Amino acid sequence: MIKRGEASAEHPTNQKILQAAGNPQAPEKILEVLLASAAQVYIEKLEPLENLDIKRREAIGKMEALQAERNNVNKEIARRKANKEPAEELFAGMKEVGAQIKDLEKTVDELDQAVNEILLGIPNAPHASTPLGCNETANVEIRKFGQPKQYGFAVKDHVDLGTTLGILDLDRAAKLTGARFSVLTGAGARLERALIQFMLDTHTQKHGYKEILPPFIVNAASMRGTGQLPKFEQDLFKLQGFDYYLIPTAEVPVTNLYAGEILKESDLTISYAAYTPCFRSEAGSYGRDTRGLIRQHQFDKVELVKFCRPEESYDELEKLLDNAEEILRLLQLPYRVVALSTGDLGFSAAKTYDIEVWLPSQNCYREISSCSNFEDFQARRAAIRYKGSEAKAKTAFVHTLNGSGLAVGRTWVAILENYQDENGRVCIPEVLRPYMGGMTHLEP
RNA sequence: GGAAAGGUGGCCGAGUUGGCUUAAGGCGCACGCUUGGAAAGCGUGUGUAGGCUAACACCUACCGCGGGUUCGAAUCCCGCCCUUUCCGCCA
Repeated sequence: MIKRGEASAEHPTNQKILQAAGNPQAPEKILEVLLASAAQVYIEKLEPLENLDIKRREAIGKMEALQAERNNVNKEIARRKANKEPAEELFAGMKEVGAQIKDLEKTVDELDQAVNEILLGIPNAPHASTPLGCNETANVEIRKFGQPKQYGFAVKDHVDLGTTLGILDLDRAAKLTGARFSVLTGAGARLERALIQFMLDTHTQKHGYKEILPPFIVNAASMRGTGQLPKFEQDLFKLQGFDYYLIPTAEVPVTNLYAGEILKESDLTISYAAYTPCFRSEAGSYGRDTRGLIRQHQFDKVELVKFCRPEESYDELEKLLDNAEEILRLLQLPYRVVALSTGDLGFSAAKTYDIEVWLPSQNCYREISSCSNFEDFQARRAAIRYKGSEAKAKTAFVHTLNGSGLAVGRTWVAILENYQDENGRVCIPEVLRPYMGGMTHLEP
């Protein structure tokens, strides 16, 4: 555990960490930031946690001693009553004992809550293979697929292409609802549907996932289980008058499928592929990606979710990542894979790879999938465990993983932009044509 | 939305005049015996969480969830949730 005095790059232990990490970019600076935040976590969360836990154990010890006493007296009362002997003298002090137990129960309950509140606010610990860094600039590119095409003309973005083709209507979407919503029409709507079906078919038939269609609305307990609550309530749409939320990703209902359950070890690894719409308030992203379909309040996504044994989770992460990449390879869209650094990692993840697809109009790669291993972080919150069939088998937490396979809206964007020609026509990727009734091009 | 019935351990299923049930019995499962091998049979074991332990042991809590009555609640009272059936409404 990191103590206050150790939060500096000069500390010998930290020097070792630096060497091991092998990060060439101003290691002292990075370490300073990392250690400062680690020390802050320690002072604000872990130290109080320790004290609360000591108090909690004390209270539990006292409470259980009194409960044991009460049980013994009650047994004696029962025995005397059965033998028709008087027992009233034993009632005397027991009312007081009962009251004390009730008080201690309340104390324990309060301490439990205080401990939980702290625990729920502590992010997951990054895996050793996650690159060290303060932010996204420390992310590491793992590999690239395909070559961005050279276009001999001025490329259009998907908004221009879609509007001209008559398959995208953002103005009317704004009328219907507001900013960051869209209407797809004709071949545009069909392309969205084709992509969903193509992705689900590939993952279920080729990659062995089981298809699942969950609710698009979940309760607060489910949101806590996967880590969206309590910290990220402002990112969610909540239903007025209910303790219900619109899901921001299928990860929430699908991972919580087994909340509070103990799975058979022989059933692992369990792999699901789910299509759902996703709803995000995008609070705090005002002004970012305001044009087009890149950042919407509602978008379609096919999500991959796995439950597995702890020792297999990093192998499963690589497989899941490859399964997601396969969609882009089949669509022949150029992409790269990036390992997120500790500074860019989400709250719940121990390791995350982003897949970024090439967007000609922006002349850069943009995130189209995020594949993460949460280790037992979500499993602990949602109480998802497994157990072998042997008599003395121990129950343990599963590891959970998920990744987009893929974000459908952004895939739609990538196809329009990467497959456009000089005349504003869009060639439909070979693998999608069966889903598009044999159509080969989108044209005005 | 209205009415009725019900929610007990992996499953089935006892237990409702409160106290030898901190959960009978059965099925399933695991291990062992038996067998050439299997089945049957017999025996043993078989929940979760927490506390205390070096460990075994032991202790505490949990009979949908929460609260109440009581010396004591699976059992009585109140509220909520869920399931099933019927009615209404509805895609």
